[in-house]
Amino acid sequence: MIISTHNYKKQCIPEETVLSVLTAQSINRCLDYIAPKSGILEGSFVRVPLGKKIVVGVVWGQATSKIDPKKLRKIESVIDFPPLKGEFKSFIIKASEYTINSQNLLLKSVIGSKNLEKKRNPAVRYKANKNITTVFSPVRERVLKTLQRTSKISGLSLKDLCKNANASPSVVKALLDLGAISTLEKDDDVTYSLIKPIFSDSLSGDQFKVATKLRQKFRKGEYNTNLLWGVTGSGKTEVYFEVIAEALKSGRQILVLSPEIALSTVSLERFRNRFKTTGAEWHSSIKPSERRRVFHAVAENSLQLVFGTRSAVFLPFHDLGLVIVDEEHDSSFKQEEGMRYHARDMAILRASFSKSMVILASATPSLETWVNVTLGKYSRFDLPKRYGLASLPKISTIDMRKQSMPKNRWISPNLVSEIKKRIVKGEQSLLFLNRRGYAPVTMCKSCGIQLACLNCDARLTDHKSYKKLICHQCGENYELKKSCPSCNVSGSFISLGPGVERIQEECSNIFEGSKIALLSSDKMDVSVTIQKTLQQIIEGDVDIIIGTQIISKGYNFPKLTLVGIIDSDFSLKGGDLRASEKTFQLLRQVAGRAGRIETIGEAYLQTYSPDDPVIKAILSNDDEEFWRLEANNRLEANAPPYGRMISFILSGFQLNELYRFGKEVVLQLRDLENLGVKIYGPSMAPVSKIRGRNRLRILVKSSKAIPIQELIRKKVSLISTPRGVQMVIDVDPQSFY
DNA sequence: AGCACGCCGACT
DNA sequence: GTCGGCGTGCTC
Repeated sequence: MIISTHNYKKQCIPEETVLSVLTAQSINRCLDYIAPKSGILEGSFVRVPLGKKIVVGVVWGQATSKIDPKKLRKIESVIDFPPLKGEFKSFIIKASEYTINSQNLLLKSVIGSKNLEKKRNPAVRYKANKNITTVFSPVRERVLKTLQRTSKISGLSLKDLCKNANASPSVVKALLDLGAISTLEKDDDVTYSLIKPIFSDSLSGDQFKVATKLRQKFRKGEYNTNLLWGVTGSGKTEVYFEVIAEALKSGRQILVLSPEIALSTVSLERFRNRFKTTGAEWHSSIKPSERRRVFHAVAENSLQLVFGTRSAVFLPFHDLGLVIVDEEHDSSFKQEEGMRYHARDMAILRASFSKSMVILASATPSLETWVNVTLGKYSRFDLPKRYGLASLPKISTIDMRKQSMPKNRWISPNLVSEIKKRIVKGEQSLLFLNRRGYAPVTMCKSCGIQLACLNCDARLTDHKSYKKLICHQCGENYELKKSCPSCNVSGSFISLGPGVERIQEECSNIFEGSKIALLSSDKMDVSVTIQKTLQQIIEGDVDIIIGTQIISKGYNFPKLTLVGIIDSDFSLKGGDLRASEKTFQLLRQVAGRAGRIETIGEAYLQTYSPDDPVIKAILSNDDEEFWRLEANNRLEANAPPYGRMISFILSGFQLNELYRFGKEVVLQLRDLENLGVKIYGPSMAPVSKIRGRNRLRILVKSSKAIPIQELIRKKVSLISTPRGVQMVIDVDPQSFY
């Protein structure tokens, strides 16, 4: 499909005019250039001279500055790519205003490094020429025979030809020079196969009702955001698949955002089963050539659906009709490095400009979304019953104060006896602990020091599986020495506290002969290993599953009937404003794993504070009550989502210089206090050092009634950051690193 | 972000 | 005298 150019004349900017170009460089503004003689469309991707380099940019509009036209340079060339639509330009402008990232930086994340590169990637193919009469050497004959045997149209690549004919490339080269064979260039850009709108005929009553309403709403072709709320196993996916089918029918494009690659593959598999074909994927491990193909295909409207992680919100869809944000509450939608943005919020913003429907799917929505529903900004659709199952797992607490625990044991006797029952019955148990490695702290019992990273403000986690001490902040790994680096005493190290590896060790001691699987989100683990372990679990080849956060990501284990939360108090303490929300979501998600199919599962929460409201809300199954309570707390504290928070992270090597600069920034911001804005800091960031760089934080709290982003942007433009100092502004910070 | 310009200290 | 350290500021 090719973009219609019927209004080319109307939009076409006449030659020799001066226009404004947004480059993907770190210059926080547009630059003016002279249009080429052939004319140009607004939104066109162009190459322009900048200094002594040629850089990529987008025609943003008419010239803005009043520079002497004689000094202006000409647009070097127009890139063969559909011009960026006006709605996308509006999206970038609004996203820039909201996130306080420059438009240039946003454009940079749109075009990536090589996405705009020439569309076709011509591959050289070889074929035999006709009427060859000469007799060649045996090797040369083999090459010719091989080519004559294969398809006359497509030819063979050099690699395949050499392999099949058992010849070296030099033989092929010689035949080519003799004119016995010839080459042809073949387009490697295979078009995506058409996805047919297949509707399901096996929906439950609730599923059908919700799906029908959403489909009707979609047909209006308007922007709206909808929360699809369904407990684990209620069949949310099947419902939004119906809306996807509706969107396919309409011919508009679809974007499905998933929090993780692993989940994306699971969804992809389900999608394939349902629609008999698949859309494209977009995430960090997609290869550059495929990336380029997807990028071109979405803009040309020759690709109907993309499954992607957060960066996919920046794809230049030609006609985006539907955006699904699966597991909407998941914190990995928030980019916490470099350019900060929340993919869910960007998706909603994007949709509002392209008249698309947004579906936020979750069993445990974020408080932001819950509040937006109560404010009437989003509509809510509930899937109340578990599909094909009568009841939720039974959840109870284990009061750790009343358990007699031997030293270096973390699984309580009560939990142990429950696990034993499952092993006897051939069922699976899952133990959850959100701490990777063997032990979070390694201490020398002789001098008392705790081993810490040399670059960071973090203790080293002992990873027995790698025989290394790893810093979870920067990833640096260290050998575990025999003797203490501080006091030189040998063999004096003791491990404090549990990590999943230690729980695994404890399990193999207690449950002798049972099969134990460890699922850890360790960055050093290859996803292939995880896939293999998942397969073993599904096949029932595992008795006890031990896992970190990774297991709360929507896997379905049919034989699982027991979930034990090793430490349910982990984030109730500490200064994180979202601690109780996160704990609630996590426990709900994890507890939701148990007994997902036919057996009613049980979940046990090991806790030292069984009377905590969060724990009580989970036990009483009263989600609404929990959210009401939490929303009220936030309202009273004027905290997000009612108030606005913006954090500044300043980082640099020299601490005193950093402090001086931090104070300067605060001084600039100071008069915002007249508007009721509160400014905290500069103070050491919770993680005060990463990769040798010290980190300071300034926190700004404001009412949503004032345009705080605009005010801050103006202030920041007056500040110049010193050499070696980096300042990152994070609107709506999620974690407090 | 790059990259040039330019203003001070150490050298042929 | 000149080579080069890196601080400052511009790029249409």
